[in-house]
Amino acid sequence: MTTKDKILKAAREAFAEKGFNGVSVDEIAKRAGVKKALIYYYFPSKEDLFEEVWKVAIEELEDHLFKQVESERGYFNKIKRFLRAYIDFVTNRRVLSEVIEKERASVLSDERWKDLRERYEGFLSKVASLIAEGKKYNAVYEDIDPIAAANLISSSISPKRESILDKIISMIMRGIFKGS
Amino acid sequence: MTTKDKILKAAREAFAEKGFNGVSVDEIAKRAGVKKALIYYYFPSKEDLFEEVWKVAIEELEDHLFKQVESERGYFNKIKRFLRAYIDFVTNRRVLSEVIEKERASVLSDERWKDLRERYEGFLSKVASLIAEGKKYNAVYEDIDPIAAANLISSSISPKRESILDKIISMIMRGIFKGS
DNA sequence: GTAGAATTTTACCGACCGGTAAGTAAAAGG
DNA sequence: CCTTTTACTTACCGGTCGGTAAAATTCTAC
Repeated sequence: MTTKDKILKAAREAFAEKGFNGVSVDEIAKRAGVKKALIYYYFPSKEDLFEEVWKVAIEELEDHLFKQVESERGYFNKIKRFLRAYIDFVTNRRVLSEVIEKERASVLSDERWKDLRERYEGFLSKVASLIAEGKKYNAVYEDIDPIAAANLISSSISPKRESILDKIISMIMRGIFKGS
Repeated sequence: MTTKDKILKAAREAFAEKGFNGVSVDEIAKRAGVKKALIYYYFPSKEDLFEEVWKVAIEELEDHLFKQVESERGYFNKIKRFLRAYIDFVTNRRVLSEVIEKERASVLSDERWKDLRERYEGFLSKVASLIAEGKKYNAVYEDIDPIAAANLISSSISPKRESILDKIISMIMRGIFKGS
């Protein structure tokens, strides 16, 4: 693992645990086993470091969800695969999920994270497209707003015990998709 | 308004905007128009100040939701009133809602906020009881786990545009309650 | 092997952090 | 009044914050 990757890994873990403002650059350095100044050799600022962490998190989430959906045939199978992959992500990629969960509210409201908010909203609109697709197949209730549905999904699927996530998914399914 | 209340109000607003770690005691003091040391006259520490803010937030949310439910007759009316009141709270008591949204993840995971986590879980279990009640009246799907439903509701109803909240509510209703 | 580039460390900066001690001002009670 | 209590201010503390300059080390290529 390169030094840069060691720093990114330590930063992910620290931000996941304590949030952006709860962690100091020096703590990240210590977790990574490097000196603080070295972090500034690879990243111009703490904010830039966080931005990179966030971008990777959203990218990996997006890839994880949609790569699996592509290979599936039939809209219902796609949806089931999608939601199953979402649970899989928040349980098996816990660190990244916790970063997203802990900083989502700030990213969405603080003007300082404009870029990151746009990335997150880009992800949301891709989820919304998947829901909208279901209307063609008459699989989604007519009165569903795809963007609202995307919001519901992404705000309610967050790191928790897997047993409870399953139950949440089935409620969401019944709320959005016909014949669930 | 007493000095203590001015401090609490400023703290609420600051924590709502920037989160616990994003705000300094001095900033709260300036927002309240008092000197920093005066905050330590009323509150032993920044943590205690935040705890008071959180406790008030949860109390007011709980009161707002359940006071209205009591006066309603018929389970379905109760539920509708409950969810309507929830939307009302996050739109009209925005500051408190934002405090909850921004710090929920930390409160639930950081051992430092053990007391606050218990309060939040107490609130959740009251919501769960309301859902569980619906099973008696055959208004809730048999396979619903009340605690999971409470989690779904409280994590998806957060400060956003009201138009989208309405749509989220109707998806949640259909996911939990028969004949919605 | 040595020049030069890339990487890492040391040592430091001013600003700000949460918190406190000691004092002043205002209010309350007799 | 004068004393005691309550409310508030001033001035400060040691520590940590994000960030930087410059030196030291390691790597690369001739």
